[in-house]
Formats: sequence, C-alpha cells, structure tokens
Amino acid sequence: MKVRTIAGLAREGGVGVETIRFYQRRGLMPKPERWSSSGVGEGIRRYGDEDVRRLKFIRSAQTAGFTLEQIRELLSLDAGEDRERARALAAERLEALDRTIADLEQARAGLRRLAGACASKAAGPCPIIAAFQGEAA
Amino acid sequence: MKVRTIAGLAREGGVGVETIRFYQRRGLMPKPERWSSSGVGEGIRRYGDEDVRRLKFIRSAQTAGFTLEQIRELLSLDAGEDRERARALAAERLEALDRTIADLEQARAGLRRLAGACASKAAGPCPIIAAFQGEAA
DNA sequence: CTAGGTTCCGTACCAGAGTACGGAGTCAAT
DNA sequence: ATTGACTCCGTACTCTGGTACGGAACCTAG
Repeated sequence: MKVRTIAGLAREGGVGVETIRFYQRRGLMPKPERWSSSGVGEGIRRYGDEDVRRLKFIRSAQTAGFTLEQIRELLSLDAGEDRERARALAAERLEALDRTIADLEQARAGLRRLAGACASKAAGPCPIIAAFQGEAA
Repeated sequence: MKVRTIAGLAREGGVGVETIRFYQRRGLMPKPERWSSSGVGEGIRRYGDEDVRRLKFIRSAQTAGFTLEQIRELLSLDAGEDRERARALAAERLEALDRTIADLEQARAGLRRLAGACASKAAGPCPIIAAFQGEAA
C-alpha cells in the first residue's frame, strides 16, 4: 500500500492539486489525518491506493455525465445497502446518456455535411448554416 | 416572409426571450432595426425567417459541442469565402466529437455494469466504485 | 385614452467546475 | 540551520451559458 502526498495523488489521478482540494471541500474526497513522521508538528496528509481508485471513479463518473453532487451521493452509497437508489441513479443517467449519444451522432452527421460542403473546390460562399439545416434538432 | 416579435422568435427557436437577447449581446444574433407601425416612437424589432434559421443553427452547433464564441465565428464565416477556416473548425470539432462519443460509449458500458451489479438481488454492499473500475479512463 | 401585456436596456445574479493567491506551516537535503 | 519545495487553508476570482430584475418605452384591445 503505497502512500502519496497530495501532489502524487494528483499526478496519478490526472488532475491538479487544487482540484483535489476542491473535491475535499465538496465532500467527494476525504481529508486523511495529518501525520507527522518526525513527530514534531501537525504533519501533512498522506493518501493511499483507495484514494486513487476513488479519484479515478470521480473522473469516470464525470465522463458519464453525473454532476459532482450526484457523484458525492454515489460515493456515499458505495458499499451501502441502498441498491434501489443506486440503480435508480444509474438507470436515469443511462437514459440521458443514450439520448446524448444519439444527439451527438446527429451532430456528427451535420458536421460531416458541413465539412463536405466547404471542402468542395467550387469557389464561392460556403453555406455553413444551410449545411446544418438537414433536420438537426 | 413571416415577421415575428422577439417572443415569437423565441417560441419558434425553442429558447427564452432572454436567451435571444443574450445572443444579441454576444454578436450571435443581429439586432434588427426597430420599426414602428404607427410611425410614432422608435418601435420594436421585428424578426424574419432568416433569424429563425440562424437561431436553429446556433442550437445545433451547440449540440455539436461548439462554444458560443466558435459559433459566432462560424456565423461570420457563413456565406464568406474562407472555406479553409470553416473546414478547419469543422474538422477539429469532428475529431473531438468522435473522441467524446467514444468516451461516452465507454461510460455507458461502465454504467451498465453498475446497474447490473446493483440489480442482482444478492443482499449486501453494492460496489459502485468497483463497477466502474473496469478500464474506464 | 387608458390598462395590460410586451419590448428594450442595462445591470446584476446564478450554477457548475474549477483555478489562483497569499501567508503560514512542514519536510528533505545540504 | 537554512534554503527551497511542497502542503494547508481560507478566500477570491475565472469561465461558460444563461436567468432575473426594474424601469421606461411601446403597442393593442376595450
């Protein structure tokens, strides 16, 4: 069980130090005890593998479109008994995610049309607005 | 060529009146001349079909992930001669869009795992964090 | 011609997700 | 023992994309 300082955790998690501190304030990441090796002052906080997993989970969940607040709830649910709630959150997000992916695929089609229209060597105006007008909601 | 007041434009574009005013300030939507029917005061602004198309384009481009600033540029490019620039913007966005869609599909897989894990009737903790740990970047 | 609903405008505020700053404390190496 | 890097902490600021507010002007119906 490797221990790290906040900068190490940040590096492994692919985020900035300030971001971790921000997550701590929001209750997404714990503030481990300060621990002084030399037994003198209050020491600094040390982070373990569990924290790395937690941090990576936050980033993944964010990609899935959860807000930090929802992620906070998911984390509090983790290892808890409320499967009902966890399932509900997942199902809801899954639906929204499907819609988003569909929208993005539509957008991609429009963008391809646009790129195609503006690629043709024919000089003259490049009808950007029109290119997207092919039923993009 | 139907004319509308700002509220009509908002309705047809599926946005709020304040949003249109916001786009005007940002240079995304034009501020048509005020035009008074009774010839008395300064009158109010009237919007045509072109404005509706423009507004719908903005919403589509937004779905495609362009920022308002980029959309402003696209609009200024529309019907212009700079195909090079238009194509570059489209190509860049297309790449980012492909990455985003791929990420989202990954996220969907993780989410399905999560939903599945928390659905099984087996009582006990629901390993939310672990469910996502299946190689989600 | 007056009442009410809209429009116009500037300015202010909001939420989400950070990012930056400044000063004090701590740690490791020289 | 001191220097330089890193940590801790609170507070403040940033950016994006809107929303809301309040007063004056305008327009339409009764």
